[in-house]
Parts: sequence; C-alpha cells; structure tokens
Amino acid sequence: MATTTAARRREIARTEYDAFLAACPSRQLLDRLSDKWVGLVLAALSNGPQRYNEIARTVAGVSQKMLTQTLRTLERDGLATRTVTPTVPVRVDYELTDLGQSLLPVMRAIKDWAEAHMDDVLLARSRYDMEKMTG
Amino acid sequence: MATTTAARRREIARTEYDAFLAACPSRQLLDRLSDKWVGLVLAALSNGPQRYNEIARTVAGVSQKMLTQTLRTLERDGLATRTVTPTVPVRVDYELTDLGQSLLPVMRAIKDWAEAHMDDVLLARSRYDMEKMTG
DNA sequence: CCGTATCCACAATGATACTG
DNA sequence: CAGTATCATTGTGGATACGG
Repeated sequence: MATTTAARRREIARTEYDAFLAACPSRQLLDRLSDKWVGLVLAALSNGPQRYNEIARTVAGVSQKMLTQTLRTLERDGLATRTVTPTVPVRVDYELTDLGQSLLPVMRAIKDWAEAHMDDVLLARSRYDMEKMTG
Repeated sequence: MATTTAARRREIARTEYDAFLAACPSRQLLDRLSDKWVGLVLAALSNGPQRYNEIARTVAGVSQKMLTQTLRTLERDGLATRTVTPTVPVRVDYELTDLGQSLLPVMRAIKDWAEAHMDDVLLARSRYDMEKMTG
C-alpha cells in the first residue's frame, strides 16, 4: 500500500499541475508564439493585409496544411481576420486585428534579446561542448 | 519530368528554409523559451540560487528526467550555473547567470501581454467556436 | 486559388527502475 | 540527493491526393 501511495501522489500532483498550466495565461501565450509558424506569419502580416498565396510565398518553407492551420488559429484567437471575396477563383485576404498588432512589440522584445545575446548563448554552448569532449 | 519539378523545387525550398530558420536568432530563442519547462524553471531561479529538489518542489509537475534535461540546457546555454558540493549526500545548486537574468524582462513582457489580453483571446475563441456550431 | 482529408515518420515527454 | 537508462505513448508536422 505504502509503495503505491508515492506514485499515486505524484500522479495527482501532475494532474493538478497540468490543470494549472492549462489555465496559465503566460503558458497559453507561449504555446501560441512558440508554434513553428505563428511568428513568421505574424511578421508577414505586420506589413498589412496579405492574400493566402502571398503569405505562402513570404514564408517559403511552410506546407499548405500548416499555413492554413496557423491562419485558422490566428483567426480563432482574434489575432487576425479572414476576408473571402467570392470571385472565381476565390480570393482570401488575411489582416492583423488590433489585438494581433499589439502582439508585435512582444515579438520585437524577443527578437531584440535574440539579436543582442544569442551569440553569447552560442559561445557558451560551444565552450560547454568543448569541455565535455576534452574531459 | 515537369511533374516532378514542382515537388523537387518545394523540397529544395524547404531545405533552404530549414537552414534559414536554424540560423535565425529569434527562432533559436523562441525554441528555448517555448520549452515546456524552461519558463517555469527560470521563474523558480529568479528568486536566487536553488537546490535541485527545491526547484523540483516549486515546479511541482515536472519529472526528474525533464527537470534535469531543462537544467542541463540552461547550463549549456550559459543561462544558469551548476555548482556541486561534494558532501554526502551530494548537494547541487543552480543559479541564474547575468545572461539568464537578462532574460527575465523578456519573460515579463510575455507575461504582461498574456495577463492583459488573454481574456480577449479566450473570448474571441469562444465566439469563433460558437459561430461554427450554430452554422 | 484556397483549402480539406488521410496517412505516416519522427521528436518530445513521461513512467519506471536503477546508480554513485 | 541528484541524477541516468530504458521503454511506451503521444503529439506535431510533412507528403500526398482530392474538393469547392
């Protein structure tokens, strides 16, 4: 009995913690921003409205599936709008909302830190790896 | 021949883009920050040096494996230091470096935006889902 | 042109058990 | 106390083919 208690308590702790994380605003935001394509699409849209294929060209490496998925989550979260013009063939424009615009300074804070300090990180990394090898 | 060319060009584009992303400082930073546990460990260490088990208690939901892995990457990237005191049993302290400290304002920018705007996002999300259901 | 649907490969995470 | 090693599971993204 006693042996199972520890495992059981860990399990409960994890469940509670998962709930806590799921409700944590910072984590929710980080989950969005850290998506492989969100940042790039945000950057593409920061220059004004864009058509689907324009974004696809700007974010050259993205697959159709992931671009659509990314744009859908942005729309769902109120960060971008999707406007369909029912011509033939159809035309779809995406544009940042005010909420989406307000995210740009945050992205820039990240970019600024990265450009200022990532070389330090890279240096630390190679030193660390070096020491590992030499013993 | 012509049919394979399109797929081939996409493949090349993806390879080049992957290389571009791998070299992009912002993406490298986002990859770190977005790690499930990095933000939480950073927050734990923001109050000063901590022992391994103290961090484990603060970040209640983390497994031993992930905590160790997270701390190792922070150390490797020069964001935290690891100090071993060879008593019996051994004592290990972790502490943020200046570089690690400089990351805290960035985390706070993220946290501030999240606390100010995530309810808007949640609202937009539920409206979007509602419209989906009602047709 | 702008997607959706399906399948598949691989990386990330956690549970568990063991060590100095 | 502070890890390491292994296995099982899940999630994420890409390729491909098809639809409005």
